[in-house]
Amino acid sequence: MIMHIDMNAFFAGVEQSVNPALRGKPIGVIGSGKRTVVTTASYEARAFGVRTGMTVYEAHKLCPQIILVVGNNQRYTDTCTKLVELYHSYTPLVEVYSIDECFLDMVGAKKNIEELRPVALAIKKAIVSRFKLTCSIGIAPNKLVAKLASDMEKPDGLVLIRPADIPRVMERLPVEDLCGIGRKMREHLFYMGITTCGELARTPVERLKKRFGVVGEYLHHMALGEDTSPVVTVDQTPADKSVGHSMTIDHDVADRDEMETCLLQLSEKVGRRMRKNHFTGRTVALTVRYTDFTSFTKRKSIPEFLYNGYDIYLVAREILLGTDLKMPVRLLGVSVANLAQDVLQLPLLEDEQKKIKATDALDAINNKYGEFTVTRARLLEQYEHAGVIAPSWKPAGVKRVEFGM
DNA sequence: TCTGGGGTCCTAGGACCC
DNA sequence: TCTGGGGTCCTAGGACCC
Repeated sequence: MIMHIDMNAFFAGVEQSVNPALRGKPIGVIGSGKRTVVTTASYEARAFGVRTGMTVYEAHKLCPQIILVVGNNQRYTDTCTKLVELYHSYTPLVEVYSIDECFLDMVGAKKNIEELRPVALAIKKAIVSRFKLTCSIGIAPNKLVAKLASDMEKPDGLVLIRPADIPRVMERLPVEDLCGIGRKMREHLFYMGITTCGELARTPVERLKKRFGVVGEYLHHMALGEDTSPVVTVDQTPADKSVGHSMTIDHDVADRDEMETCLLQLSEKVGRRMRKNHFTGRTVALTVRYTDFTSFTKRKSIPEFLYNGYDIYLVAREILLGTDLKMPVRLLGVSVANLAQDVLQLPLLEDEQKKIKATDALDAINNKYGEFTVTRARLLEQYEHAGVIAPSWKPAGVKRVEFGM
């Protein structure tokens, strides 16, 4: 009794709903940087072949009249939060799978899965009237099949798959339509002569296990449309495992000094977000993407718990200093893992306590007057860049904060 | 006018400890 | 003479998701 709700062209839909002049027009939501891509194309733009991931140049070539709108993540997270509230009036069991997708466990709501159809129609109607947005809803006995069902009719779809329908639906379904099978897995399966779920289901499990290990077993069940994974509500969601930011720079960078400034800025953003969620972390990872798009990540763990942007930066810089770069870089990323929550409540050295107080004071100012209102002199020149980085997509209040250790 | 940003999970090898 | 077994932690890299 699972419902999967997938918002149609979510970011574009929100922009069209906020700005009536964009309704019915081909629009593309993009980032604010120079090297940006289309994040979401409205259905009007998709009719011209515009797709997610295309460059602005490509989108323009396919659709000269396309209106490009710089995305506003706050709007999308706010809308997501309100949508989740709406879903909660139907069931307490809501999983926020991504900013535009939710799973609803409707068990107990109705006796027969057929009875969920009018419920889904009511939800769709409520979303249209409150948000001027459409969605596709899939109803099925489990999450895997519900997600497949929501994908079958777009936009504004409603597909119900009964238990008895599953074998028929799976038989001819391409394997890559399953959530969890990407390009590489599809290629592997192709060379084994497997392209549909029907073929995958008939492949001996032993052969799959030999080839893919633990995943093999999983593949077999997926191919049969079997899935026992539960809907995970917000308070059951495990705490985050890493916090990071990355940035594609407007130009290719060979200058180490410029790279370091960029790392400092990314590190400050990471520290800010960690402190907001009461995280500290012990492992810093540096990601570098070269101009030829090859990339690598290097990590370094330290004994101390990091929460301060500058301290994170020092570790990231140390990694960079120990790295031979083969060519100029286009992207840099900093992330912190090995997270713990509320370690800072432990008794600390006096210097550490002073640092926490200073950091708290800076946070208070930046909370009140905006990010980077007070910052390091080195970052003043970079201020423009600060707005380029998208905030976390997670809707407000979704993240669970654990107190105590 | 070349190609975003934020994550999770898994594997595999090496260091180190008992 | 010829080198065990179990465990944790760390790092690198890849596949996948939105």
